[in-house]
Amino acid sequence: MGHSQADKAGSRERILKQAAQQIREAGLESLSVNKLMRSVDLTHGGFYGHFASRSDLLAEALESALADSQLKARSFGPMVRSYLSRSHRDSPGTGCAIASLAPDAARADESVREVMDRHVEGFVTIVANALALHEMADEGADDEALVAVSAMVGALALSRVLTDPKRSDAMLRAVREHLLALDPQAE
Amino acid sequence: MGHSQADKAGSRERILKQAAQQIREAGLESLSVNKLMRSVDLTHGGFYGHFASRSDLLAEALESALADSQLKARSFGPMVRSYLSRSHRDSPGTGCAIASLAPDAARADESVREVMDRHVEGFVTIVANALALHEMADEGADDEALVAVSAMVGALALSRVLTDPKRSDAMLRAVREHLLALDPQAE
DNA sequence: TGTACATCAGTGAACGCGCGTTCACTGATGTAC
DNA sequence: TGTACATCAGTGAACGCGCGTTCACTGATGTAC
Repeated sequence: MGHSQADKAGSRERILKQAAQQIREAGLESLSVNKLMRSVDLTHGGFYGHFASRSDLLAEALESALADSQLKARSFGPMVRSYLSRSHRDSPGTGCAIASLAPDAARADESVREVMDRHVEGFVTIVANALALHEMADEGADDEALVAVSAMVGALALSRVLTDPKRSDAMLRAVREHLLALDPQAE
Repeated sequence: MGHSQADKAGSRERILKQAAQQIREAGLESLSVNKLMRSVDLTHGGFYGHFASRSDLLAEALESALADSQLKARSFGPMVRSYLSRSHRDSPGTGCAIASLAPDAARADESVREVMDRHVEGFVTIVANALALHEMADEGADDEALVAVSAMVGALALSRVLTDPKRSDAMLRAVREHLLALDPQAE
């Protein structure tokens, strides 16, 4: 097996990406160092060559999850449509970590919470910019962004709870339409 | 100590209420049977005289948490104001279990998810009724209720993540004002 | 009302298990000559 | 280019711990006479 220094960076990356997916699918608490290492074909002992502790890994994995689920800067309409889509709802492991992990982060330790805090603010800024591109004063754009982000995160999380596919779809559709109506320039 | 049959019902109730609070504060995964029993001044072995398993307790505790955080049927304005208040944000242990546990429930087993599903629908119905009291057709009321519930749940969860008190307050205020504007009859 | 006895709520030791973490080790990598 | 050696990525046994669950038990409750 690989023991080169180049391999090491690769291993770290694979561990981190797997962790980023697993926490979004199963929650922060459910992540097990043993299972995680097994899932990237390594033994558990090697973990501590890459991370100082499980707790450190969690903060880094959350950062990674939030970074790669960050929506590309886009205009408001496409952003809302893609966020509140069935495909996003059905793939939490690669989707927005705010929607899957906000409550987990709120009750986690300081370092994890700081990461989530920063990315929530980042998301609000992106949405505010998309809205400010046309029409609004900055102040109004921030308030509207807070509303849009709340509704998007809430709707996605709740759509994953609803068992009846029709109701789950209705949740996404109702919020999508409501938010699109906020932005007069939405196509 | 009490060994009467009357005491038993009381013990069960105390265990359940404690569990309902603990899961809202620390998440479903974090609940430990040992710690829970210790927190109600009983020994861990006695747990199985009241519940078949930890998993069974979780479903019952979630039901209990959702039931006692159920907002009284009220008109829309006061409901929104109390839901999106600082005091609600600052006491998750006695607050809405949807906001603290929706993602946890989405990845939990069938029985837990069913409980959450049912109460989300219940919440939507209550809000739809509050909105339908004045003005709207039922269809429109349901869609507006889906929007209001998403935004309330999302805003409460996110306000608990934001570290800066001003930003956390701004989150609550922006969504509160947006939702109150939806209902022309709000005082 | 008082005694004898069955019930059963709650106790606490014991179980097997998986956890996070440590550490002496192996053997491929990659450098020095 | 070929050999000798240091490095260090990854291995896997071992640690102490808390978990969910079981079970033989204790002793207060409450019933029968």
